[in-house]
Amino acid sequence: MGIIVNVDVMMARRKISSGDLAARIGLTQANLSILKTNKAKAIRFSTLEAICKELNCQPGDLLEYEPEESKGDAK
Amino acid sequence: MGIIVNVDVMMARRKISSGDLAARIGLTQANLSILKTNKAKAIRFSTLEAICKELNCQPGDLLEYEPEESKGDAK
DNA sequence: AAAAATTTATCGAAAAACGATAACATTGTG
DNA sequence: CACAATGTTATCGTTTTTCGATAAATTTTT
Repeated sequence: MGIIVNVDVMMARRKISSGDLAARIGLTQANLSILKTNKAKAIRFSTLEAICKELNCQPGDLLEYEPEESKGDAK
Repeated sequence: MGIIVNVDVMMARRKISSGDLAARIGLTQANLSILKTNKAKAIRFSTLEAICKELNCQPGDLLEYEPEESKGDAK
């Protein structure tokens, strides 16, 4: 639920490793990891732009909105 | 160039005013304005989520990556 | 002109990104 | 097993930025 970060998905598609991407966009692996694993609570546009540029994709490929599941959701 | 915020576009599509949207997502009009007019340099996922929820759309509808135009760009 | 809506601009506080660094877990290779 | 490569998690500190509150200025509508 909430905003889902799909950077890991796009990285898999592009066959690029965390270390590689981190180096290319000038982020530490540690901080990229936080992003990848949905731990970040915000993102700077400069970072979003760098990732889009490097992965050749759009913000919509990296971020997704998942509406809250209704309470009485069946299994 | 860079990351473009299209919140104003989606608001137009949904026929909702700044004051209305601001009130619904719990943001001040002033801060929503900063977002709308591309003045923000980052965004909290909580805010992005609230907008997506209220406008019933995806982050990709609100954020766009515009690659830098090549230097020798013709008029 | 008047009213309403929007944008712009400060100020301050709270939150968060991000760098640097280190510890730890995984996985693969000889 | 030892070793290296990769990725995750966690702290600490600095810098940045959001966002609220507020008010002024601007634009739009009636």
